Amino acid sequence: MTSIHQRIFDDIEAKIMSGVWQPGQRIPVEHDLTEQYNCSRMTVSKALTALVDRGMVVRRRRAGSFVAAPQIDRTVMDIKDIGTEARIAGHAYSYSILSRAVETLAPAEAAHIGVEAGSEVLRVKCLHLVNGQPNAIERRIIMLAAVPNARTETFAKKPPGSWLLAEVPWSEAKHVIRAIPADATTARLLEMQRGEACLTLARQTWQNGRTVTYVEITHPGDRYQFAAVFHPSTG
Amino acid sequence: MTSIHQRIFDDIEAKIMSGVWQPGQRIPVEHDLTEQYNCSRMTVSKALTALVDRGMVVRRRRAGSFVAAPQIDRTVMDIKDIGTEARIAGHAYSYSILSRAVETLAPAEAAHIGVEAGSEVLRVKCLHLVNGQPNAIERRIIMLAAVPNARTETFAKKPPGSWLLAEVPWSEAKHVIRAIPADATTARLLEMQRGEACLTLARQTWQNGRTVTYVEITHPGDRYQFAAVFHPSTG
DNA sequence: TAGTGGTCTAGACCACGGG
DNA sequence: CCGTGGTCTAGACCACTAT
Repeated sequence: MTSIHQRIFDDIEAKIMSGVWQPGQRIPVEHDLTEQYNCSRMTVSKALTALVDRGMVVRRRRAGSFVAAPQIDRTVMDIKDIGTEARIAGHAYSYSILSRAVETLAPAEAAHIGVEAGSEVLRVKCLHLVNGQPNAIERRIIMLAAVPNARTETFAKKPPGSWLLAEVPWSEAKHVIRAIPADATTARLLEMQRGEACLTLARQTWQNGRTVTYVEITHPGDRYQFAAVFHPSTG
Repeated sequence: MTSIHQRIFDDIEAKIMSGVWQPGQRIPVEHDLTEQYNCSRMTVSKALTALVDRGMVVRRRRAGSFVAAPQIDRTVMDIKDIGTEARIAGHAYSYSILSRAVETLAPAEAAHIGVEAGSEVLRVKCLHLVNGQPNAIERRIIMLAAVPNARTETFAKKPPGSWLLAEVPWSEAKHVIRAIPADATTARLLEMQRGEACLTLARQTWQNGRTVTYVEITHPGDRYQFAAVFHPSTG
């Protein structure tokens, strides 16, 4: 049994995420939603408030409520990679695909990212370079059930990250940041010494509760940092 | 004019952040809060729900509501230290002050954090332990012009991070995360080998454009990670 | 000025789970 | 069992602002 406010939330989220409701489009006023769901205004309000908290909806008195989510996100993260951003501006960025294969997911890895073992995935490994210098190794898994178009995508022109952003809307992402020593392969690819510190970002992205992609991006620790600006939470 | 649910939220948040209410401690039941604030249960519920969303409170049917936030400095951030959160639950957390001194800031350091050279600061160095194992080194600068009360604070009972949270409201914070090799001092204090990977969080906090504090927290790379959940940004 | 969201009430019934 | 939170109602008044 799911609650009414949850159903309203889910319905509206789905409409926004699927693109049926475009950014800037007006959402039915609270009174209409109370009739549509046969519930009180407080219940509608609770769902809309949650959508505002997620940044998917904007509400304005006298004007109404509107879809706030941008369609293509400039950066999938609130944490921005300012190091690379700065370097890419006016400098040479390039990348190359190291490997690309359709696989079925082994149990251990499936458990790690919380999907069914044996799921069909596309596994991609890339090297990113800035000014000719290795900047990051990208190891990515794309769930083919969630992104069938990936099966025939070569990523010859567009990196998997950018391609996915345009292909699949996402509703949630989790990031884990770690400092780890470079293993032999990583050290060779990133032109560093084995055991040196690497900064690794692991990101898992969901769409409506279904995993879309899991990626680990490993940077040389001495050439990289993450930065983020926060403001106090409002309540 | 601030709303009732906002006042309740603020009051409870302050009690938790200041350490007056310790993690695991029970919060007054909703009925008591309705009497205390002379409002309806829905209003109390709204405030508590917001606190749950922020991860500061846990609610359990029949049992009550409890303070969920761990005491360590990870507060103030949307980035949560899940590694430490897990360990702190039911385990021993402690810290010790390694040094504490009032200084005038050298030009290089002043420039780095964007304040006037020669500013009077309190410099504090702490070691944080979880289960008796070193978990983090905290190197902190507190601007005495912004926080005069810090001059006489010993931090004997409360770590500087928690103390500052209760003392000074903040309006903006910037975080930078890096992976760096452990130097000799860091390696000794954190019981790791020199050169091993450390995860370092640098945080600068402002109040109305004026720097309040700058802190670098260094963790052992193999015992620590940051995690964060994001939703699509609003553009 | 009128329509919209922001907030609040004083109840109610239910689900859960600790004692 | 029964206290607790989870949810919901059918109103109400107010604040804001587009028109």
